Amino acid sequence: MNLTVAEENYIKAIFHLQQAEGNVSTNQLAASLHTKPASVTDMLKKLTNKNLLNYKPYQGVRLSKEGKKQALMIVRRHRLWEFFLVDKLQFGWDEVHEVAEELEHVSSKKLVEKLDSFLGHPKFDPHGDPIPDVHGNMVAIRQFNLIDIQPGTLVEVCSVGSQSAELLELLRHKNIGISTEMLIMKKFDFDHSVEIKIKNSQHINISQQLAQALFVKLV
Amino acid sequence: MNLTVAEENYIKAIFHLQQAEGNVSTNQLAASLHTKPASVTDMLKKLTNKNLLNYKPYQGVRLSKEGKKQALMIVRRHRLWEFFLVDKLQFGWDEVHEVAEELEHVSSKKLVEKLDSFLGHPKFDPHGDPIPDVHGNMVAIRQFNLIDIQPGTLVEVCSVGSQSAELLELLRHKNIGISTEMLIMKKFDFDHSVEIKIKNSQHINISQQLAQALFVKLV
DNA sequence: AATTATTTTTAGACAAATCTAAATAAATTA
DNA sequence: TAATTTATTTAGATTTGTCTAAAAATAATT
Ligand SMILES: [Mn+2]
Ligand SMILES: [Mn+2]
Ligand SMILES: [Mn+2]
Ligand SMILES: [Mn+2]
Repeated sequence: MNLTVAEENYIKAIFHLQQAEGNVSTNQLAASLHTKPASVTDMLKKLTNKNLLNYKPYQGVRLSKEGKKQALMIVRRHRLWEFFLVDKLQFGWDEVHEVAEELEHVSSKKLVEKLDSFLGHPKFDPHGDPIPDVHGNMVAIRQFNLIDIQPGTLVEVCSVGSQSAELLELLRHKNIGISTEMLIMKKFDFDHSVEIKIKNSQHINISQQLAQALFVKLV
Repeated sequence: MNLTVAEENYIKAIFHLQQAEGNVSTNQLAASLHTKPASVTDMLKKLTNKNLLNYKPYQGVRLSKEGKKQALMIVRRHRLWEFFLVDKLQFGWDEVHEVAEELEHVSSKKLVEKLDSFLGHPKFDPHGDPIPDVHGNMVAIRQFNLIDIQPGTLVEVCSVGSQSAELLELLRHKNIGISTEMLIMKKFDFDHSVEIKIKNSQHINISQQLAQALFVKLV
């Protein structure tokens, strides 16, 4: 089961997109891979023939058992290399992604396992994301309550503390959703409100109640 | 000037084949790259258009100035990764070539320079071959074929003539490696074999074929 | 329910890198 | 020199991964 670089990039993208919600749509994939929907359809057929995913035309797609196994190994390589770049080569945590995007496709089993040993079997990559082990197992994601984050930290929303319509209304109004990236600017002692800066947007203020309802991971 | 993996492999192969002198032939290249002469001709035209080499139909090929520069950077990456694999990941020197063959194509400038620093700017790879520096310069050592050394001379192995698993297996069996010191004892005219004495070890006999695959420097 | 808009798939084309088979040039031998 | 062998190039196909434009299916509106 040898995969090309393109196939691996598709598998990994599907893996990440299907994490939260059900089937992954063609358009979602096209956007995520910076390609066109027609190209995605072609590749989905090819990966289906390789039994890496379950695909029904117009119904979107999910990884098969084998596909998920492959995805976990790609993610493992990606995150191990990110750890290496930051921990050994003194890269900044914000400069490693593109390089790891290439290194992840060097798939020598021996290389990956020896690298893992050399690094001391790290459990998290520089962004706080868990690194799957040889068997594809990873520890639950490192998630923090936004209220506990220190100013200057860049975070990404990964879940909310309730599903209440009131909370979701407020989040929509403030343009905050799952995977929104934000920089924590300042915390005010008076009312425990938090000033944040959403990526490509303005500074806004978040109440104590709202901050307590948001769970984030380090980016 | 962004090169594909295939283009880089061609450039590197031409670089190594033209070392001796003279133009590199289409057939030589096809053999070296395990491809067909027709494919080589196609690629030579393409690389000529990119001004990486000077090619006249039927006359063979040489790298241009720019081509040589590119080649030296590919060789630099290859050898730095080989050093990394042996020195940091505990690979055997006979297991690194294939992996380095892939890693050499990850061409982030920043990655290569930081890796070089991390490794302590090594001057030689695990096979005794010199590693070009950032500017493409590499130390020149006066290197002789063991078959040409006169009896009574003390030498040190500094590189091997091929990376084949068969050669490396034989060397391991005879306990010969890079930087092994040996005294040349006697040369036999009958089969051109050579008797040597490895430092702190016994006298052993080396076949003509093996002697021709070993490069040494005077100690 | 009918119309409109969106999403997805199909059809056809293209560039990269390879191959086989045939044609041509160069080198060798007679 | 002429014939033969070897090396190289051309011609035409194939695979992979991509694209645009058009058709078909699904979803959203009126
Ligand atoms: Mn990638
Ligand atoms: Mn990461
Ligand atoms: Mn290579
Ligand atoms: Mn080497």
